[in-house]
Amino acid sequence: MQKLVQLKTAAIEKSSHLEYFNIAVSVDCVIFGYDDKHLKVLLIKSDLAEFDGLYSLLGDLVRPDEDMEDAPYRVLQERTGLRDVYLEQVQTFGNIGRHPSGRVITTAYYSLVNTKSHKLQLTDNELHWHNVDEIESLAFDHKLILDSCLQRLREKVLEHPVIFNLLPDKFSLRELQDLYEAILGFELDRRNFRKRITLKNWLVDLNEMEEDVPHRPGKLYKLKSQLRNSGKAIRAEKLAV
Amino acid sequence: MQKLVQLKTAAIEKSSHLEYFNIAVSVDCVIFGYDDKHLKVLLIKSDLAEFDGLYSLLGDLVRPDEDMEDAPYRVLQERTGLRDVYLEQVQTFGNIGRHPSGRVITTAYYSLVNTKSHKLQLTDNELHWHNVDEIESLAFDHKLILDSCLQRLREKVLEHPVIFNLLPDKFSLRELQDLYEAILGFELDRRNFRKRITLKNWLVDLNEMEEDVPHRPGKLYKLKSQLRNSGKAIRAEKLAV
DNA sequence: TTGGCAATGTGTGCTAAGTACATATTATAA
DNA sequence: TTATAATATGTACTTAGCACACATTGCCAA
Repeated sequence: MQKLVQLKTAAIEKSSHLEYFNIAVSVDCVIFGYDDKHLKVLLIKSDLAEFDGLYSLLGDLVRPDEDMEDAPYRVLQERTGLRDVYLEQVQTFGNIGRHPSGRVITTAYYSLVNTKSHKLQLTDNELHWHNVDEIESLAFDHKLILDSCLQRLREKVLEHPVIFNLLPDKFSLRELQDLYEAILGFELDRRNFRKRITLKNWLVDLNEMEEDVPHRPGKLYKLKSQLRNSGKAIRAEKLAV
Repeated sequence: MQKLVQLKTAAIEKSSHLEYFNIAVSVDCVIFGYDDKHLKVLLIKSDLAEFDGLYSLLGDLVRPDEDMEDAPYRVLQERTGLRDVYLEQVQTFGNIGRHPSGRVITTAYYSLVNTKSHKLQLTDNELHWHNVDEIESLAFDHKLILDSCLQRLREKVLEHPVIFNLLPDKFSLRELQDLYEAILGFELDRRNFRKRITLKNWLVDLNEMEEDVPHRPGKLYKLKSQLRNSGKAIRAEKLAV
């Protein structure tokens, strides 16, 4: 970055950014949800002719007056109405030809949201939840981005209590295990799963039982309050209207 | 990224990138080396008045005609002459005020190089190796970038055979342990260390002994050849002159 | 009302890895 | 020749992971 001083000065002197500011910067959000025992991702129909019929992730250009980390929060708020979300930066993609309209580098974030949240207002009817395990191709390099975010989520979820952002406040161990299986893509032994979760000491027994289930109800748990919001939208207040 | 089409078109129509292409894109390299039982990082003296006397990482703007992943390889080759290096993308930093001369987002990579390599030609005499554990502040947000890369390296090194990029081809277990300790920042038990390394099955016993050491010589090992270059500069050939 | 079913809930033993720790061996140097 | 400082190796304990079996509870249909 030593060269930037001269470069920037030169650019300004010419009153043109053409030479040194010709790469656009965007963020793309892999918004994960969970429903019906499937890991979901929120996608929008691409409006580019090149990608006719394909879906793409939600993203936007980073604004000149916002920190890059704020951009994905803004995208989420604009598209879903959600403010209090878990977000994690994963990787930046910057191949020359990755966007057909020009040079765009993009930073990928994944987000975990509760699809049942009453706040969730999908502002665009081209916006839909898709089963992650059924997605074969996406517009741009978004399949690659999705895969890298899913891989990161799989690594994260084993050691950190982030998965609870996908669940309602109260849940049974069976629901939690179903969610782990949906994310990891394989089945877990129920007894060993319960032992591992107990060992992590993440949960509080609510002394309540499931209701309206067609079988023996299970106990309900919640995440320990001091573990909530771990890594979560500290920046939410920045978006206050 | 749906909006980009319109935005880009508008920008082009106005024959000006001022509005939408006003963020510069750079890469910064945390180049790690190892010498004298210390983890080192290659720094250059900042030439900005704001950061008088401070050092900074090596970086450069991403060129319009190069993939972003190629930029850190180019920086390394230009500055050190090295081509065959281990590089890993870590994180992208994009706060508004992070660069005093203007809006620049930067993607951080760390690199592992053998400081003893005969190829290493430091092209600039303001370029020096610094002990990582003695660095208290750097120009820009580079201390933050250094810390995040060091943390990533510490996580990586426990499970993946990347550390050998910092060592000569032949090394003793003591040298390897010293290096682990320099990276991790704490001491390891020699017997347990040897057991863990043996268990990983990364090494080949060369049936050679250390020479010119002022004590009983240890056996020499090398990394198994099929583990060499793991994650390493596949792109090296792209830089061929 | 009763018995089968399907799910919840718990325990045990094996294996592998991690950790704390002790002693023998070898080359150097005084 | 002997002291020293490093290499080299082994053992017991603890912990986590994994395979696996049985008892309990509530629903529902006969």
